[in-house]
Parts: sequence; structure tokens; C-alpha cells
Amino acid sequence: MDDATAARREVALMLRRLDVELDAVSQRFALAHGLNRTDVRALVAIMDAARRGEALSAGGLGAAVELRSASVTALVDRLERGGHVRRVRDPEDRRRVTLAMSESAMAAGAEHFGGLSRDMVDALGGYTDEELAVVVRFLTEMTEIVQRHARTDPPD
Amino acid sequence: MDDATAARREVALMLRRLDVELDAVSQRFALAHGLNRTDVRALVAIMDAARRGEALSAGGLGAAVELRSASVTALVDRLERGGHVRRVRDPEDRRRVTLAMSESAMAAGAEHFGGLSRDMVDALGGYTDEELAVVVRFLTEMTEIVQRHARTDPPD
DNA sequence: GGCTAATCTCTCGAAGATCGAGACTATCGT
DNA sequence: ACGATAGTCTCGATCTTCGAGAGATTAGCC
Repeated sequence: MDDATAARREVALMLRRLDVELDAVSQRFALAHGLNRTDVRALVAIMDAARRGEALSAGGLGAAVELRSASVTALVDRLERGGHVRRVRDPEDRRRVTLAMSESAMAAGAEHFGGLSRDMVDALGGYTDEELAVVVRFLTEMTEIVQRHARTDPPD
Repeated sequence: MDDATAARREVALMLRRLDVELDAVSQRFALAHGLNRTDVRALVAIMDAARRGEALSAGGLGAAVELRSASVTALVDRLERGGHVRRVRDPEDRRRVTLAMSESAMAAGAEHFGGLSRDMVDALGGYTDEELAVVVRFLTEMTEIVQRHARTDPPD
């Protein structure tokens, strides 16, 4: 293996390393709020949907965090009991239950992840437009590749 | 918010998106091998340690995946029962138990994650040295930031 | 319009995962 | 040597996830 390939392999490792560290941030949030990993993933999914202007349904949440409906019910029970979320019956389709984040959960999320995002944006302020374009290209291509593997990997 | 900041904020979102997709790859691996999330994280930690030439101990594994010793025992029991790992009493310190990955688990990991890594390296082959340097800088800085937050975030 | 099938969430009991407390063995420091 | 410390394991309790199936609502068809 030549040096060029080694350098590129190193980049792949760095990406995984970053992934691990990101995980630690979530873990920290979980610890601080008495949540487990699943609950944090759920809150993030709900918050992401809210950012996109959608209200996630119980089923949608299950798809996002990969849990069966029985587990989603239990999960939402926990989140509701903790005051992070409340159930809202969808008036369009009264079978569905949508999840609305509470003010406090929204604030806690912003407090914890907002600072991280802000620091990232600040750091990126030191990049020229050309450099930023490289980063965007990198993230776009990596996401495409990962997505392809997430869908078609198991030839089993 | 001006366009420049918007673009940089977008990058932060893309990074999180990539994180989610990476998670899906692990989930896929878990599904294909009848493992849960924790087990996959554990196998990855053991494999990473092996790549660095270290043999992870039970305690080290617990630190890596954030589990108490009782849970680590149960976790290693599961992995050992599944033939993914075997316990090896450390001859240097006979209190310790180190984890050795089985051939089959090693192969399965390479099969699943190796392809992903290969595709990434291939894609990075299209980057000039200058572009690669930008990517490395980006990953390095982001990791630093995330790491800082993972350690000091909760001012609670 | 009414009937059947499909969709969405929930309940229940069983199986799996995590934990705290404490036991047991091996090592370290004096 | 000997007490203290570190590393792993056992046990029982608690929390999480799941499959199966019930109940309620909507969609499709005649």
C-alpha cells in the first residue's frame, strides 16, 4: 500500500473516530437527563422532524429508531412520564398519535447540542469558500456511500 | 443569518446526517448476525483494539461501551456463546480477562465494514492532496470540538 | 352507503439487557 | 507476610424490547 492510499485510509478511520466521539456526546446528554440511549435517539429524531416542520407519529418514530410498535408505546410512555414529550392525537387521521416536544426538552436539547453546533459553525468560519466546498463534497459523497451500504450491504 | 453562516450550519447538519447513516450500517450488521446495538459496539471496540495491536480486557470493554462490570460479564457471555469472541486469561495479570475475536467474527466484520471502508478510500482517490488536507483538517477540528463537548458539556 | 381489509396504536405476558451489592481471586505496597 | 486494591463474576431486582393479538379508525371496493 502506497502513502497516498494510507493517507486516505487514515481519513476513513478518523471519520469513525469522530462517530465514536459524537456518540459520547449523546451519552453525556443521556446521563445528564436520566435517559437511555434509545430515549436520546428518539428525542433527536423528534427534534429533527420538528426542525423540518413535521410532527413525527409514533410509527414514524419507531421507523426512525428501529423499534416495534410495542416498544414505541413503552418508549413514548417513558418520554411522556419524564415530561419530555406529549402525545397529540392527529386530527387528520385519528388513528395516529403525533409527538410534541415539551418546552423544557426543546431547551435542554438546544442547551446541550446547540453549543456543539455553534462551536462547529465557528470553527468552519475559518474555512474559505473553496475549502468549505471540499468539506461539503466530502460529506455528500461519504453519506451516499454509507447510505448505499446501509441499504444493500448484507448479501447474506 | 447571512448565507455564509447558513452554509456552515448546513455542514453541521450534514455531519449529523452522516452519523445517522453510519448508525444504520451498524444496525444492519446487528440484524444480519442476530446481535443488538451494544453487542455490535462491543465487537467494534474489540476489533479496533486488535487493529492497534492491543487485546481489550473485560474492564476496558466496559469503559469503551459504558457498561458496568455485571453487564460486561453478561455481554461477553453473549458474544462468547455466539462464537464471536473467546475469553483469554491474561498471563501477565491473572485477574484480567482479555477478549479475542474469533476468525468468523473477524471475517464477518471485514466483510461488512471492509467494503464500506474500501468504497470510502476509493472515493477519496478522486481528491487532490490539497483537498485531502482540507478534509483531514476538518475531521481533526470537528473531533476536537466534539471531544471537548463530550467531556465538559454538562454544566448542570 | 355499507362492508371488508388495511393501518395505527395500545395491552399483556415473556424474554433480554443492565445494574448494584457483594463474593472471590490475583496483585500491589509496605 | 499481610492488608488494601483491582478485576471479574454471581445473584436478584429493575428496566427494555418483543410477539401476539385487541381496539379503533380509515381506505378501497362493490
